[in-house]
Amino acid sequence: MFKFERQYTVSVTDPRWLDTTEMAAWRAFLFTSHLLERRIEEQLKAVAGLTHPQYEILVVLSEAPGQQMRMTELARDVVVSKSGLTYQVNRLEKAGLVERATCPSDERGVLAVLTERGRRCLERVAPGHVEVVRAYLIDRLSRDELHAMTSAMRKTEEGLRSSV
Amino acid sequence: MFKFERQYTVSVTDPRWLDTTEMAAWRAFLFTSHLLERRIEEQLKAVAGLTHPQYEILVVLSEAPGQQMRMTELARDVVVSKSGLTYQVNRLEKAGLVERATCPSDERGVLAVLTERGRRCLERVAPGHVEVVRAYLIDRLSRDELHAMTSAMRKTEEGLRSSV
DNA sequence: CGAGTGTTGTTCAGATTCGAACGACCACTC
DNA sequence: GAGTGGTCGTTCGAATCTGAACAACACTCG
Repeated sequence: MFKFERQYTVSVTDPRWLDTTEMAAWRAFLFTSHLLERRIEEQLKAVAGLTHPQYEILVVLSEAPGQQMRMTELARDVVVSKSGLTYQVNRLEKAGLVERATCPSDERGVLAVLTERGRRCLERVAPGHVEVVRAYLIDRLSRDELHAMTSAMRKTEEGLRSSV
Repeated sequence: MFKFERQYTVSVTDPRWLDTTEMAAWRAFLFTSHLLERRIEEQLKAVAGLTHPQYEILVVLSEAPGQQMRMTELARDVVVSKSGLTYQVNRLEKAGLVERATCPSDERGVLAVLTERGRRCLERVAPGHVEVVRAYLIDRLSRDELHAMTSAMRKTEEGLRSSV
């Protein structure tokens, strides 16, 4: 709760507003991330009937050793609540793209496993998705911008990780 | 529909995968934007009972001439569907932070107007919100990174705007 | 003018999300 | 080896979001 106290005192004594540059950066980030999210969602829905979270689950699983991962870890990687992941894995299970397996080392644990069908689905869908990411973000950026953005995002990610 | 045709041909003939740098940039962007979104949502809910979209509506209205704006334009600026905006404006109206007014120039139109109470609510909440944006994003970035990010986001925004 | 076309905002049904509460299990201590 | 605090995944209720359908109005062009 430290951060809230700090915010409070700051807000009372000295609200450090964003200057023009900072505001522009924040607004651009916010606006673009939401807009891009919508576009991605739209494209995935159109070509595969998948939501973006569902697609991300498939991607993360496909990169995991054995194409499987514990629910909690998966939820962290996809940035979704535990209950949200349960819901989506249920969906994906019904679609036959993912299966559940009991975790050998932990009786409480559940492993989400990418099925063969899931792997093929991902293979089919990924190129089109990547193309969208390219068309609107990656291909528009210089190498310097790419590095700067990565560095910036990493720093933020670090702060958000450590404080949660 | 040009873009889908293009994606299709590309996906069949030559899926241009992301290299390590590009993938890192995209992953970092995706992960961080979702994580930051969650943090912001959490903070706004805690101190004001507002969702992030609701807060954004107040901000955009407060910056508009006469603290009022047409529904469609507002929906574009906040990046939310028309029906989503209707829902949120209803909520904000119940809370007394926003009012609806008939549009003088267009009988179909509806103006969302920030109330005095809405203005005070925003004044009260904004510093804490800005502090979160600072703490996790703005203050962690160098001036160069800030500019690079803004430039990158603007380019993407431009593409997304023009194609919709 | 008047038909045709497009826009505006709302309603509706359905899907998705979250947090809180829960039962089950793990790890550690005495 | 029972107790205790913590973790795991699910369930549940409530809130939110979207796209499609709709009615009302605006605009264009013959």
